[in-house]
Amino acid sequence: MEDTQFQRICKALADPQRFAILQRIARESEVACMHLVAEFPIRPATISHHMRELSKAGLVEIRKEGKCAHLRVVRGVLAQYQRELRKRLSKQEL
Amino acid sequence: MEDTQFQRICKALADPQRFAILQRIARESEVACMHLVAEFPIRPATISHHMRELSKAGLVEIRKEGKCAHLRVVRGVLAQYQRELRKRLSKQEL
DNA sequence: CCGTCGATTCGATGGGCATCTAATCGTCCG
DNA sequence: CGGACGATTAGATGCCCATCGAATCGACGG
Repeated sequence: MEDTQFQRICKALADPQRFAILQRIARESEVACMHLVAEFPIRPATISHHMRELSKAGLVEIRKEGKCAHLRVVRGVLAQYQRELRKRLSKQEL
Repeated sequence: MEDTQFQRICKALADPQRFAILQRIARESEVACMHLVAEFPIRPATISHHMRELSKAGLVEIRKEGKCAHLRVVRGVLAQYQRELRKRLSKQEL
């Protein structure tokens, strides 16, 4: 895995509020952005910011449908991250 | 896993320099602190700071031997973190 | 008991980032 | 077309934290 993507994922997971949002998205196969805005005590602008970070990290995909945006967790990237973490912190790494 | 510890781990992994140090420690069963100071372009004060964060997160243990400190990765906590990550980001989480 | 050395602590500083408001964009509906 | 609504962007602000230098601590060797 690319070093920059790995770091983006680490940072994306590091903010509690952003992680909570990710966790919320992960509970269903898809979540509408407006639901997040309704459920979290955070302004739309900030939600949008977090979505961009999660998207840049590859952790979520954004599907636009008319006015609405729908978020979806990319489970493959999540699995890749965990593999990379194990790899980098294993004893036999060169 | 405690929520605070989970967040501490996430944050501890998020800083690239600190992760590099953790990765370095993970390569051997134990690393002397002065080795880290020698190998990384970072002042002792900053290394000490990172060690405190990694320690608070439970990711490393510090063994003092005379003047020297020896760092060791706590692999169990690492495994716990990965399990927790999977659990929190799985679809069937309540 | 003093000097040295590894490590820690303290206080200051600078940069990054989460958050906000306001403005803008894009889409839908009348 | 024009208003409404969801989303994004831009710019400002305040906080957290990585980093540093200097001071201190603790252990060891003369």
